[in-house]
Amino acid sequence: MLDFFLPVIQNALHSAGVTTEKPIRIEQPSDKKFGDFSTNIAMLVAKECRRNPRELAQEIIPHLVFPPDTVAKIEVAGGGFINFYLSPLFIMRSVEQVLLDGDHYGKGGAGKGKKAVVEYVSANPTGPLTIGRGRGGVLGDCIANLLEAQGYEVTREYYFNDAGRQMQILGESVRLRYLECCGQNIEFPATHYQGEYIREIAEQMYAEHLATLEESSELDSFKKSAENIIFSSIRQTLERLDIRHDSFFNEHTLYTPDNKGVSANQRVIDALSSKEFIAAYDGAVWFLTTRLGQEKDKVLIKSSGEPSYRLPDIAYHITKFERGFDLMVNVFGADHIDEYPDVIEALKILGYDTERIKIAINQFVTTTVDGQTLKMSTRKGNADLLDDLIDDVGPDATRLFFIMRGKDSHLNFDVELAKKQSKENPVFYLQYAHARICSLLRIALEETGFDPSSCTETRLLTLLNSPAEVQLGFALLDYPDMIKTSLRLLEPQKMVEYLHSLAELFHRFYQECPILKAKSDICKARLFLSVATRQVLRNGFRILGVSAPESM
RNA sequence: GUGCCCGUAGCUCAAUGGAUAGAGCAUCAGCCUUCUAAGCUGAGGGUUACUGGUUCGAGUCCAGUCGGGCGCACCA
Repeated sequence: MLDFFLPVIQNALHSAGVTTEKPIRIEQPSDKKFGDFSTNIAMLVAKECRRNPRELAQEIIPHLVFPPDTVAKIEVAGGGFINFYLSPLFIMRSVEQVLLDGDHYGKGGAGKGKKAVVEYVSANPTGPLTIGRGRGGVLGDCIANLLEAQGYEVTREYYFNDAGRQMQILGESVRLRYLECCGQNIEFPATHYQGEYIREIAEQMYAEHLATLEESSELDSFKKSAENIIFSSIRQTLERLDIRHDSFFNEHTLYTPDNKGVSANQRVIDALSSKEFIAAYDGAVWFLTTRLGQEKDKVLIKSSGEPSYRLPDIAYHITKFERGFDLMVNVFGADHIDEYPDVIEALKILGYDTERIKIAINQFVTTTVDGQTLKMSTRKGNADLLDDLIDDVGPDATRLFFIMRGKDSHLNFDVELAKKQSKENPVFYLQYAHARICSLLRIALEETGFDPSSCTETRLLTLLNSPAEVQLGFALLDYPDMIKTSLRLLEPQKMVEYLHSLAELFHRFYQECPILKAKSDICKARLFLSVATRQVLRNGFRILGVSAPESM
């Protein structure tokens, strides 16, 4: 719809003799009485033209030439807004496009021919997924869906490390629990993984091997078993939320030498070194970020000889460039906020186009149980496990609740609310609208034989002109722009809000306009409007990863 | 101490620099002989934490103050 207005306004400014560098902005006024669309361009340019903005707006209006029967009224309001009112006929005629495009309605071509990678979850296999990871997982998955809707070829990637110190500790933790199973009395260190799942893995190993591993001091079998079991549990949890990655990138591959005997990590050191951003002192190898105005240099290779996480991180991002991605989205939690600036700086120094990298950081999650707020990070035991939350409220509520707040807001997950099978629960409000339409169409088929797939009289939509009908139709036309906005902001929350308002408009239409009891043509027209609404709800639900129940 | 995020109705949250700051929940008042009342209509509720600044115009941008969260390792 925005594409519809922009050229007309550009032409009008040109033929009215107004020249400006300022971008033309078209917005939807919050209040319908200010029109369906509005532009503030007259106010923006008034100053540089030394003109009264209202007068200028009046002069521009005669130059605004729209196709016939599209814009019903144009007027100047407020301090110089130009407000546009679409004709109901135009709106309802446009709704036909929803029916024609079906599952593809709303998709755009902005990413056509482009490759994108979305990196999300990326938890190391040291334990089951927590609720906090869940938020990032759903956010990343929705962003990937949005990219696909814009035509990008999307790779969903999970970056992990199964070699570092944390995995070492994991292996030891399992071994100690295993020794307990063998009957030894162990003092379990506080630095090790305390979770009950460690004990379960140890018990499983004991069941397989009995005490045969008791004398051996090697950790590998403990590490490997733990990794396998934990990784498969992570993937199972993600699958419950319909999150599936295409690619699991093991950090360790960045350590292994290529056929010239040089690892990806080493290539980063060499490249940065040739730019004079590397120095060795205090037994370590440093990235000279003080040269960029930072307070301290950052360690790339520890005095132990092992790389710190920063080095493979840089090398990893280089692989994304080498793999030809046009767009790289990283999703992670607020605790990793300091992780990316150094990586970006290093990539810039090495000449990579860092504009292609987008970062989506989500704030933390707290849960409210029985009206009491619990902070996840301080919580021990099971309550912060993502699996338990899914058990409790189901996958649809889990997904929707994670994205119904802006990613920059701390999320307060009200478990009681998410469980409620009632109107207080926003999940049900949305899904109910869909189920209600399905039910309506079932009855329509039975009673009148109306079948949207075979009925071709979509032109009848133009018979509809009551406010409830036109507003619903207008909202349906908004959907493609909503996808673009959500993607630009990396904020699926916008989609949730949009779908909520769409559901609300449908309920109002349903309430005010009798459908099956209307005379034949009107009845068909209203059924088509309902079908179009169901289509947009479905398409939107698919992007959010929420199911579209046919009955409730 | 310092970097990032946040502070908006009783609660949870919206508001690409725009017009009278909006939803949901909760509260109150209405609407089912009629296609799902898991719905709809209406009412009340605000010094947008505070103080300055920028401009035609600030919840939004800038500076400072206060409050909350997350980081600030040769952990990832």
